[in-house]
Amino acid sequence: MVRVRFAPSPTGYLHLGGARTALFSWLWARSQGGRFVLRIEDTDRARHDEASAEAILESLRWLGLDWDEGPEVGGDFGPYFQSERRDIYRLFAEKLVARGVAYRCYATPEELKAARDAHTASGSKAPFKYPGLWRDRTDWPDNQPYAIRLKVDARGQTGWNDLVKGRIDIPNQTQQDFILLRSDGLPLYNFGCVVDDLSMKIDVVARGDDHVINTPPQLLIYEALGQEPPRFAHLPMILSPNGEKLSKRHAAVSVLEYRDAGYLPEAVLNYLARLGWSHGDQEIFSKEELVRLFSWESVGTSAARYDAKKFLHVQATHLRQQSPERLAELVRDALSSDAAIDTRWLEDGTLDKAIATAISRAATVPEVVDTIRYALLPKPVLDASAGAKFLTEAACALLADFATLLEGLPTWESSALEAATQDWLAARDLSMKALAQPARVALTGQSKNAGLFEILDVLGLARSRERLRAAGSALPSGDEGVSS
RNA sequence: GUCCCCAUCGUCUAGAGGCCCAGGACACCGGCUUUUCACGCCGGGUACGCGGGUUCAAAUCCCGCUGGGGACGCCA
Repeated sequence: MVRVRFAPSPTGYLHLGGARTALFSWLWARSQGGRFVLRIEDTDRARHDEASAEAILESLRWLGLDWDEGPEVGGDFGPYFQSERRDIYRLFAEKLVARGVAYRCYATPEELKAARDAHTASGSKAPFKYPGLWRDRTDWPDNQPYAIRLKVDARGQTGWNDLVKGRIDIPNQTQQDFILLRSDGLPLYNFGCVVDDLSMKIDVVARGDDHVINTPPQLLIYEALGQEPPRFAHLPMILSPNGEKLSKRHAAVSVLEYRDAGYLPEAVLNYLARLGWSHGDQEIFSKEELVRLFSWESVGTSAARYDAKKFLHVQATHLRQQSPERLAELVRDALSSDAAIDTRWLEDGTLDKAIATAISRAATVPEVVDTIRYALLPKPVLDASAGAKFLTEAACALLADFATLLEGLPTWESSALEAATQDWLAARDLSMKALAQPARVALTGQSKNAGLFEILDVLGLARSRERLRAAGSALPSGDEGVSS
């Protein structure tokens, strides 16, 4: 059974790049009927905190990337926090020392810094490498802290067949006797990673491109341990719109920000999947399709740039594909903290009708709320400039007459209502335009919204009449808080 | 500086030697629809970085160059 892991370090929120790595890993596990393992890499205590770990779990939960083993759910290969696995790392490291492929290094960070500085001062162009101070020594001092380093043979090269990039070989000359275990007993990234992947029986490791350089040292560790390495999949980076490393300056990078902005998790998944992965000309995918169609072969090799407009388009498309029930649920949730609305309109069908009219002009849930809110308030919030432009004295008089027409109609059925209105307009030699805009503003407070007859249908006769007549008397208003 | 990765429209990409004087999507520009704004529909422009090979044939294979990105920690 395939075992794939996602191993974030809790240094902050889960960003887009991490989310995509998690997604691809999850997709592979699910498509293979395998296990998706979540491990928290929190060995660098200085930079880590609980809140970050929780934010990452929350992000994954929201995205629907459920894990079979890891924090909260446990599993047979725990613990799933590196900070709780110190004994395991120590054990592996000492085993390597005993076997003679790794050694204790008593050099202090200060000594090493001095050596590094000297190297820099010498003007040498070669990168600094640990000079092998303790490589062959066994005169270990008592009670001194020591790090454990791997003995690396500088000859030859180390390589692997990457699942997305193909064959990669890196000369061992570029390696050095790197540290496995720090003097404080905590493992360095490469070592902790290998020990955990090994003891958690992971067989596919997917991670960002920036880890390509970590792979040779890890391979060397597997070799020293006498173990088979897993397969690696290095995903190209997600860059900012101008090609730099994606950061907060360029976009919302935390997935939770998209949740809060009213994006749908499936839309985030879809957009992320299409950044670097493709399936012919198809752009829109459900989560199930992604699982069915995903493969490493169709993951691209070059970096992709983040494009907010395309993301929004994908989001809008997914929003429009939601069932009326789900949509209503999402809108209700968004409305739950809105004290101004009259909850009676939530239950009598008004909400559902209103949502149906809003869906073509909204890309996110908050945008749906913006366009239908008029129908849930006792009276509309008037947009000042729309009011000034359309609610002229003449227009208000017309609206009052229109209200009278509506009151006299035998039916509230939209097509009949429209026919009657057309006749009424024709008799006065007026265009639809002359009525629609003032009416829209009177009814919704906004100059941009659904079609007039849709709005009338949403509001019903009583509320429509009231608003049309109020336009003449109470306006221009502003006491509700004028939005522009 | 050293090592590694990458290279098709503005952006995401399709393309695994002839189907490609390069297809789709977003964006952009026109138009239609029209009661505003959208949605929708129709149409348009724009790309294989450069130079060498290999081949009857190259966006596709090879080499070089250029350009971009990444990594060079007792960080992850």
